[in-house]
Amino acid sequence: MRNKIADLDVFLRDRGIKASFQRIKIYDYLQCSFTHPSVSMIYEDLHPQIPSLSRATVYNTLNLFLEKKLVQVVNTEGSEARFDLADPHHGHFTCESCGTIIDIPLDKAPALPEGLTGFEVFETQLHFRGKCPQCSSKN
Amino acid sequence: MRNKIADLDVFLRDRGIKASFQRIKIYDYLQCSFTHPSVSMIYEDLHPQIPSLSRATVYNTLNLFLEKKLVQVVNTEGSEARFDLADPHHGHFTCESCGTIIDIPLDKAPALPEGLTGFEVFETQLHFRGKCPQCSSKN
DNA sequence: GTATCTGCAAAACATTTGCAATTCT
DNA sequence: AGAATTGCAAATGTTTTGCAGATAC
Repeated sequence: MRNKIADLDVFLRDRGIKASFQRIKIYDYLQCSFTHPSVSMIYEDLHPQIPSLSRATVYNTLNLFLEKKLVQVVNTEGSEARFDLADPHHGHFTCESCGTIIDIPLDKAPALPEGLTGFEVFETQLHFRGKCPQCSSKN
Repeated sequence: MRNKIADLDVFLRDRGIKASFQRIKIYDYLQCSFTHPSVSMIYEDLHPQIPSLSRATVYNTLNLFLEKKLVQVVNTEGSEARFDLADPHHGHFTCESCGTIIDIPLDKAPALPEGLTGFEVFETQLHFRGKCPQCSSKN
């Protein structure tokens, strides 16, 4: 990686998104975090670095990314939406005890069953809920 | 079916839920509707029949059903949660154009990939997003 | 110079909670 | 009577919007 900022700039522009400083930082945050963050988590973490940042900008940016299919809403338990980069080759597991959201690698993206015709699929999501290994062994 | 109300009464009690009139009506509504309704849809439709019904009761009842794993949150697009009876043998398809949520029958419930150990899975959800056959053919 | 994006504050919604009244056993 | 459930109204929390100022092209 030569210059992360410049690369993200190109990446976003290629997808029809004007690459402002805030947008680059938010995309970069999603790429580097493994927590499937909520708007609040993103705002709280980025605000110290970018004191002028507002929550509205985080909301607007994520909505733009959603529209352009760069990100997905992963989980909505607990009333706050949680986000992740769009990628059909992994699913998610939400632990009901500790609330962690874990990436589940998939060999291949799940597909619609044979015989269903006429559907155009833009996005695929596989989600499990239960107890993660740590919480499961604690009982 | 002999007596739907009486049957639902037994069904709910078997699952540790005291079967009030409101709860039976809400469960029955979910069973009979194919729209994957939101709280508002349930409330608007049931309110004429049960004038005293309050939104809070619909929320409370759905939360109780969620806790007892009788229902699932299917979709959260547009900020309102949409509900369906829990059943791992079907997935969902949300049409981005018309907003309809369509049941997708599955031969078998999706499973965690081999090699992941220690997870307890209580709930599985497979979700597609795109254009349904009708909307797809209109462009 | 025009269009777009940001940040603030206010508005709009969705959901939860506290409490009194009601219902069920 | 005692326990649980309902309905209302108020509170909470999240997300969206309108608009003025700042930025980018």
